[in-house]
Amino acid sequence: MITRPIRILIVDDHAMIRLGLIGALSCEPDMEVVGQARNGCEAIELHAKLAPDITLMDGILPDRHGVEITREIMEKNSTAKIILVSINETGEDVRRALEAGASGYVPKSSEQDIIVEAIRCVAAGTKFLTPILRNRLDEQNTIVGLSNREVQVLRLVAKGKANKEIAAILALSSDTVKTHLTHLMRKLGAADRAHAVTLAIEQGFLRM
Amino acid sequence: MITRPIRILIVDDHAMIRLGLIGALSCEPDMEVVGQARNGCEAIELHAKLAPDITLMDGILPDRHGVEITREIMEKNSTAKIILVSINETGEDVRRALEAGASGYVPKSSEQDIIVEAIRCVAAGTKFLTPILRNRLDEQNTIVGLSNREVQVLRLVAKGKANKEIAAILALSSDTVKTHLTHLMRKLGAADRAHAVTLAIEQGFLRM
DNA sequence: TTTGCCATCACCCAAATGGGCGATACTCTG
DNA sequence: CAGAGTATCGCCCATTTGGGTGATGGCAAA
Repeated sequence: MITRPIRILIVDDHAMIRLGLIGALSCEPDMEVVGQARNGCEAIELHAKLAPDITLMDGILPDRHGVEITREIMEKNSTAKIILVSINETGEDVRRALEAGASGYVPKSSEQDIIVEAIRCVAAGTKFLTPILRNRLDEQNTIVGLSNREVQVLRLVAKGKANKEIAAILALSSDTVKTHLTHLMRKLGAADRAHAVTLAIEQGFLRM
Repeated sequence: MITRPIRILIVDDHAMIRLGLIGALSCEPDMEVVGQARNGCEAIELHAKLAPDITLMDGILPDRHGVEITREIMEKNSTAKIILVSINETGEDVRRALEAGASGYVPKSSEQDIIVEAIRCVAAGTKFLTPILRNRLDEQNTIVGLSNREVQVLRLVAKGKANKEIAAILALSSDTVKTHLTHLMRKLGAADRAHAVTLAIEQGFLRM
């Protein structure tokens, strides 16, 4: 039985990672790397031109986030199959990726056989997450859950804005800002706004 | 004229990076990868056993930081030549690496020819930094300069400690803590303690 | 030696912060 | 429909924060 190889597009700005992925896949006779992109623009362009079966997408690209690129590609081509390969491994990151339409998520720390497994899974039509990420995602949905407004406020706090300034920027009363802050600090288990920033960065809420 | 190949040890916990580096070096006939380590322990052990000419060391390893491993290897063998290959690219990171005895520092985002160039340079006995890192290092020493005490205070601020608590922990008067905070915020250009945390994390003062 | 930086502490004071309690209104889900 | 979560605002109040100024002693470089 002859099967066509799985055609793969690699998106990553790090030359070393691209080489590593190519190396990892070169052992698999049924997989073929058909293209490489080093930023979001190239990724969108090449995806349209090559129509790969699978796209391996880095989480952080020079121009935009991998998740945004994923969303944009999925909007244009809802049958695309994209696997995020990212350094970030928090439940929040995974949630965002899946919400944007990714079919899989593997940490960059994975061994090559995990990548290969993920590609086979996704090519076959199944979503793929490593067990650890699956757990993080579950915790994510129950334990941590900042509302949009709370994240907005937190971002401004991280930039050193005072409550009054935040109120002005978001067109709110500063009492409301205080309420949001009280809530988000409680949710994060933070002692004060500085601690909230630390925890939020650790947990991946604040992308720079 | 026959020259012996440059014997290289690769230290990185990411399988993909190891593969990428091997791929990058496989094109160079005068370089030979003689070993791979995936954590600090293995690195120290393998370095002693193999005595490589060059060690490519990841900045972040599962057990300890690459910089610490570098320091430990250099203490045992002051002729070792270690090149840090790290995601972190701030002047502060580079400063720490060189201070620990590293002979070079290249960002993980480098193209393969940069790595190869770095290896040749260092093997020939010259220190190697990419021009951008060289600049960052220079700025580092002039512009940003938190004192030890200030960094200590900042670390505790990031953990959500109030001035009074910090004073207790460091055995100081809380007025002194306030003074340190005033100074470090001025140096960082921060509006308040939360902003200081953001800036410090961005600039690599706060390693987790 | 003078100058600068660090570390330490003190006092004053206005402004910001954080907690608690309560209230309204909207949306979504069971 | 009831309940939960979100978003909005208000008030009270103790505590914290941040800025300013000033002072001492140590240490290192110019």
